[in-house]
Amino acid sequence: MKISVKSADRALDVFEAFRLRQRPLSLSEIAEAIGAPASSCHGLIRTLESRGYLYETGRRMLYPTRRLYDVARAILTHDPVLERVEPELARLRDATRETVILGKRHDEGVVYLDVLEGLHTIRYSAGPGEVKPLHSSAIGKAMLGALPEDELERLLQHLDLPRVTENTLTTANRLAMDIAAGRERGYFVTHGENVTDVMAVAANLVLNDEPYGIAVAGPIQRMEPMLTEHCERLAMTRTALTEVMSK
Amino acid sequence: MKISVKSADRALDVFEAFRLRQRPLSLSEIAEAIGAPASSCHGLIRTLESRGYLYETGRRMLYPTRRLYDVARAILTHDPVLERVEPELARLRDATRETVILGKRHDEGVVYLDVLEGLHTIRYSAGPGEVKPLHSSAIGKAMLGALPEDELERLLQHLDLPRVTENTLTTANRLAMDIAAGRERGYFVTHGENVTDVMAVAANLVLNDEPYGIAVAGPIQRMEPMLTEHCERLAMTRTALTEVMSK
DNA sequence: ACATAATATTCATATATTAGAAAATTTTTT
DNA sequence: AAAAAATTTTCTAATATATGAATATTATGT
Repeated sequence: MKISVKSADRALDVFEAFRLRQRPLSLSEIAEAIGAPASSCHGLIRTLESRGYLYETGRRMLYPTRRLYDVARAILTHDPVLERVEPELARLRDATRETVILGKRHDEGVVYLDVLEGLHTIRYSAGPGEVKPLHSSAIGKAMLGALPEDELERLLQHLDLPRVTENTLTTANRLAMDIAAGRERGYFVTHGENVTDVMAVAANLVLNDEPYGIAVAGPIQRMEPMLTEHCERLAMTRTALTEVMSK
Repeated sequence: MKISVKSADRALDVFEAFRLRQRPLSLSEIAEAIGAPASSCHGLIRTLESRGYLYETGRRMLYPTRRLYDVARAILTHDPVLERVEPELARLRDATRETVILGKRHDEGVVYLDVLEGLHTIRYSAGPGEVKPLHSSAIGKAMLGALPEDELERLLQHLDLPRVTENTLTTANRLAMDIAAGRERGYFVTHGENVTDVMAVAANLVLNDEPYGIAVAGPIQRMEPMLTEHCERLAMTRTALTEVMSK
């Protein structure tokens, strides 16, 4: 299963390379960064350059222009979901002081659509666009829990359950029971199953007839004693969001 | 001369399509927007989706995630030139109330690196990444004026001088004289030569040993009476920038 | 200023992607 | 509820891109 258009992938790789290095790069540095031969990188970069996405900051040094930012910002401000949801998520983040995440199922994973990082120095940190496993992340479980029983069963039959940490639930049975328990109490938990020391609670909700998940995530030792409070807050946010989006 | 990697180009086209439409699009709508067959668009979109750059907002409706924005913002805030230059440009914009542009030569054109739009309702409007002709834009002339005499001559010999508007200078001779005049007085002007009714004044400057151009642009009728003032401001900005960047 | 090293560019060909046609799916209409 | 329309997905021949080797250019060290 190899769905990927190489050049498209690489174009994104180029920009991600600049995000990481945070400085102008030469052709060979870019080639190295995206793991492509210099000759291949050459054509790609000329394409980006001639479209005004890259410019030369110095002798053979390249850096992205503001263009990508402008495009991205215009797109962001018209996101049909985020613009209305984000203020509520910010409230949840401020109340819990932990990282708050909006996610959505995509195939056999969860895509983070928005991440509002917590207010502590030690916090769960992630970025939008990151993909997490269905079976070991809190939002993943929430998405599974939102499925009709038959669909869930069918999915669990063929879903890979790779061990991610010591705590990962790696059998369909244990996962099924965990999800059942989650449905019962209305929220889903990962207890160091995806990242050691990270605990997260998630709930599912429906926005524009589409299923989403929201989560509060942080270090276990800080999350555990606050579990009840955080879950209450999570429930409040869900209510508020359902309210907001129905208008 | 066809330097372009199609898929890379199209990946950018996809994001630009979303900027334009400002709403979720279906596969066929995207295909239509970027001018590609649906089948080709399919693979491309799956690539973007599986990398977390697109998500489904509803039944077969796609929209970019926040990821592109995050990448672009991180890149922007580390631009070696912009972060120091932009405050000065903002000052120039506020003083002239007209659109202020930072540009740089690339091949036989000028790339806009930053555009701070003027404060009037009627104003010169453009975006970063846009490419303008060397011979008919103010910054283009400024870049030409910064070249050593022999290089300029060589370039003028084979440079195309297409007519863009009624006022465009289309002979190497007239252009050469115009540039000579610009060098003399220290600033370069386009008088409706690239966009009818738009006048711009530009100066060149050196940042990190690289040539750049800055311009003030607006409607002729508003620019013309203010020419001297704007040029003075432009000169002040250049001095300030040279100052800022040398630190 | 010369030689050496590093980097960028071009080129021919092996390889991967594109695009059209057809099938499968979903949505709309009757 | 059935048929028609629209849309998405799959498939493969035709085509465009990626690659390594060779070349050209620029930078570095002596």
